[in-house]
Amino acid sequence: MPQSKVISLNKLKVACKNCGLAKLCLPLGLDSGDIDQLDAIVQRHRPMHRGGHIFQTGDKFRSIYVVKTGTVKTYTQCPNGTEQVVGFHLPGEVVGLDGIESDKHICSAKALETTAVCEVPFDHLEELTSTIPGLQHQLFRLMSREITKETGLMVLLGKSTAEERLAAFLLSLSVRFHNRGFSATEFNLSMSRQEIGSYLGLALETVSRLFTHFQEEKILLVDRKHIQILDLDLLYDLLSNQTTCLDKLGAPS
Amino acid sequence: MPQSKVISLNKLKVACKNCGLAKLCLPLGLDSGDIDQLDAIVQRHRPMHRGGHIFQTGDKFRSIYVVKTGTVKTYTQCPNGTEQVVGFHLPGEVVGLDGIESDKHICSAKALETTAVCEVPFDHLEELTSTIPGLQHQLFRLMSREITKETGLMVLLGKSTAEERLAAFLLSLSVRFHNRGFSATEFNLSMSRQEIGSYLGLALETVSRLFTHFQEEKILLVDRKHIQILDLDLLYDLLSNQTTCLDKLGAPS
DNA sequence: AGGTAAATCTGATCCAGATCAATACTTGCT
DNA sequence: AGCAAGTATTGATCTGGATCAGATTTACCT
Repeated sequence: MPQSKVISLNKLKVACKNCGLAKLCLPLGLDSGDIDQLDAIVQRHRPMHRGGHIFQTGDKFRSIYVVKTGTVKTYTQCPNGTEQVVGFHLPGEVVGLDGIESDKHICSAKALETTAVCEVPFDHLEELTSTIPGLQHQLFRLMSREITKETGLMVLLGKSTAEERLAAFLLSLSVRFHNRGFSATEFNLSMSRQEIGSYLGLALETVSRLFTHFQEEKILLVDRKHIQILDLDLLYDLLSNQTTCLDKLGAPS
Repeated sequence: MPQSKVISLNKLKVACKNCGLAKLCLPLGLDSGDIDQLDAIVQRHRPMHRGGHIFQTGDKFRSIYVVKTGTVKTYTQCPNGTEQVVGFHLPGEVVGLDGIESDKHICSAKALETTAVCEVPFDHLEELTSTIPGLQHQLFRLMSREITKETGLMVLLGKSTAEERLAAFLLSLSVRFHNRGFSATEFNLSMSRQEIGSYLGLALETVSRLFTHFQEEKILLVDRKHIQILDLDLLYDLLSNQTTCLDKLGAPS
């Protein structure tokens, strides 16, 4: 029974070398033969629905996951019940790298909309990286980017005002969408105000007010989850006395 | 002239296999022969004085550095002149991993006291990791820990009160000192109130007041930079309704 | 379609911690 | 030793954003 599913799924598979995200993902810089080897260990699953879990806190660490379509949020649960969002992950971005050290996942990863991921079993990946120097380097780069990204966010959370945080968040999304071939100025948010607030260390009411405020300032046009950036420069200006943390907020070059 | 220095320095060298930090550092899990190979690429420098830079923002990324003795702070400079501390690094901890992705350092690293570091040229390290699977894995683990650590700090900065932040900071230091064979309850801070505040997203006055407050509560005994934790349990209690982020704050197991 | 729960917006109030300010205390420099 | 500059403490005030509360809209379910 699972066998038949696998076969039908194979038709849905997009090989790494035909994947539009390859230049953002593990295959970056690899030659065709190496990509085939990587391709062979990647497990592609059927898309999961909104709310589905990729992994949960405490799960044994076996694989890392690359978002193929959709959006993933990573979060931790506080003892008092509230959740703390630690990241939003767009297509081409990797989740699960935090699990390597302790051999179990230290946060949960959940689909914010219909989402497909490529699962890369980590033990296989480690074997491959030993023989494919370019793959090893790319994995180091991805992990380094993760560190850089989080450092940028730390700086943002440590010092900045609510306005600066939301501006940085929107610009980060803008750049990341742009790098994926989407509009830099018009997109849909797949997360709630609550989740944005949690991620940015703000109350959801503050996020809501800021959207209204940005709209009054003619910086944005907000319709529910749909965002249109009317003036990118104004948004960048809001971050002008900020560390140049923008490029640290998740924009692959 | 530099040649003679190098020779005299050789006497000061501690080979990785004789280094007390080996179990926290890259050699963890390697056999004797592999450690020798690693040892051969490590560059050991004379200790640097307080204030000396290991690298600065924008420097080309060539090496990662392991703190051998002393303390290192990493920080970024904001356009308006203020600096933002992004980390404090004790012996056995690695700095510079953020530079891999963009091939240049995105923060600066400075000695907070007389400090010695082991420099590990990254291109050599990458070559070695290809042939020593255990070393590769350990490097992945170290990078993963870095990610975990920063995630924990993000959560702390996003949600917690000033009191919780300082408690988490002190406990993180306590655990890390303990893991290095020092007292878990009595140590010297090598950083200023200002720097602690910057790291925790607090004003230096707030940090100062909290030290006073903790002292009044009989949790701490503070004398300038010298800290004695009188009641570890009380300190842990302050974090009780916190994400279990403590183990994410830099405590190698 | 209609009903219920969830998400969002908006206003009013409050407070933790920033900022401003003044005074010690250290430490380094000549 | 003595001055200057950095560092820490403590107090007084102010404010950005949290929290509380309510109204409104939207999404989901059968």
